[in-house]
Amino acid sequence: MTPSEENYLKAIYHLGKGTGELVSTNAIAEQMRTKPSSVTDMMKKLSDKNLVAYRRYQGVSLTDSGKISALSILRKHRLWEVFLVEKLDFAWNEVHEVAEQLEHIKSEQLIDKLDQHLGFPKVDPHGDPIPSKNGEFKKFVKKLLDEVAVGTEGVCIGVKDSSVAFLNFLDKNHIALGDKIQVLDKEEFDGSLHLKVRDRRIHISSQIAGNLYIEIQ
Amino acid sequence: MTPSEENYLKAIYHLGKGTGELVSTNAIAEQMRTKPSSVTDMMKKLSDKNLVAYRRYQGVSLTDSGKISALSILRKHRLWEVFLVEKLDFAWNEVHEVAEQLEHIKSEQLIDKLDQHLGFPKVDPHGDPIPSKNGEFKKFVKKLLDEVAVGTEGVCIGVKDSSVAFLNFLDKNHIALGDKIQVLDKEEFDGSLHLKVRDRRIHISSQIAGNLYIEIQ
DNA sequence: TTAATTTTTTAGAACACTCTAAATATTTTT
DNA sequence: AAAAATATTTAGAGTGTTCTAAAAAATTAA
Repeated sequence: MTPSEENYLKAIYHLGKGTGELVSTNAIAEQMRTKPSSVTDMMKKLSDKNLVAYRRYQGVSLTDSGKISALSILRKHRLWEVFLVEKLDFAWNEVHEVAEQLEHIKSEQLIDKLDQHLGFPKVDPHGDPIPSKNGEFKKFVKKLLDEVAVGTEGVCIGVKDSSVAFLNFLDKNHIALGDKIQVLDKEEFDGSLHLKVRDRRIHISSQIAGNLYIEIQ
Repeated sequence: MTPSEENYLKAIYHLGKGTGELVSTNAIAEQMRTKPSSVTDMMKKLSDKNLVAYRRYQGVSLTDSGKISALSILRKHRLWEVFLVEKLDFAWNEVHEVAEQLEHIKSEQLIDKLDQHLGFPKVDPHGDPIPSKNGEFKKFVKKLLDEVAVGTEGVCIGVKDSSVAFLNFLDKNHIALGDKIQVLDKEEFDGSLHLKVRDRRIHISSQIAGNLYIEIQ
């Protein structure tokens, strides 16, 4: 499979939200910053290889084997992201571009050994789940803090737009990946939140709340 | 620069032994398992980019900027090899193919951070030197044990053909990368060698001696 | 030094991927 | 339901890399 084919599968997986719903040619073209006609060409190719179900003018969805391939690429991408952040000290917002390249390296042994080296992580630095070798992963509920009701408990699993300034803020307030967080109260006039982070109580603005993901349950 | 262009530069560097001597079209084709006509095409392209000096029917050599590029690729290849062996527990003989892919990843930051993560190694697992960021590296004398005179001292820096059986042998005899080795005596009738490895004396066959590299001085 | 052999290049085609422009199908509006 | 707008596909072309077959240059042998 070529890197280009892999990128198309990934795009279809994301646009179909992993549920296998039909994805339009234009949507794929936009996501991949390419032209609709190029998408059509590639869909024919992927259809010949039985990786997508394609009917002209109707859109495409991943076949079972297409979904397995997409999840395998996602697994590689996210494992490399963990590596870059945990072992090479990249910041959360710097890893995507490099991981886009690394995910196309072809070696099953490499990924298995990388997985082991990283201690079989379950989520990447953005809090997204890492599929297992056989394409399974926990479908947990991932929400931004400003989307949940008062009283909700969860674990900090990632950020949305990770600027350096924001990461510094988290550092200064001792909020880290894996911390248990509960929403204690919400100020109506500005949407700011009172949280319990592990044992401490802190107060964060709505902008901050709109950038922090927690996993519920 | 495309992966293909990078591979050609690497091949020319190796065939020219790093000294800039002229390399023939056929030699490149053989090394790269491609056809001479493909090589000619690529030489024109690389020549246009000022990476090689090319005169029809005469062969090619790397220009200064071609040499810088080649050394940069070599640096990446060898750093990745160190990573695979030291961090992911690959065997010496398993790393080449994967490193061939990894060396084409484009990110200066990645290589800098990898270098740091590995502790700025000077040689790869095969004992070959790793060029610095600016393309400099130690030109030490690297010889097989069966090529040196009795009395020669050196440091174990690698193996030639690294089979699992051979690596096991080294393990069992406590011979490792970086060990100081001296050739004490040579048996004429079978070419076997008496060595001092660190403090111990051991006796190895000529087959073993023909597979172990030491760095002299 | 001419002839034979080898090496290298050119010409032309194939494959993968992408694009533009034009044609066709679908959806929305009236 | 016809017209207009939008979405999608087809046709044809361009780029990068590779190949085969034939031509040209260089080298070796007679």
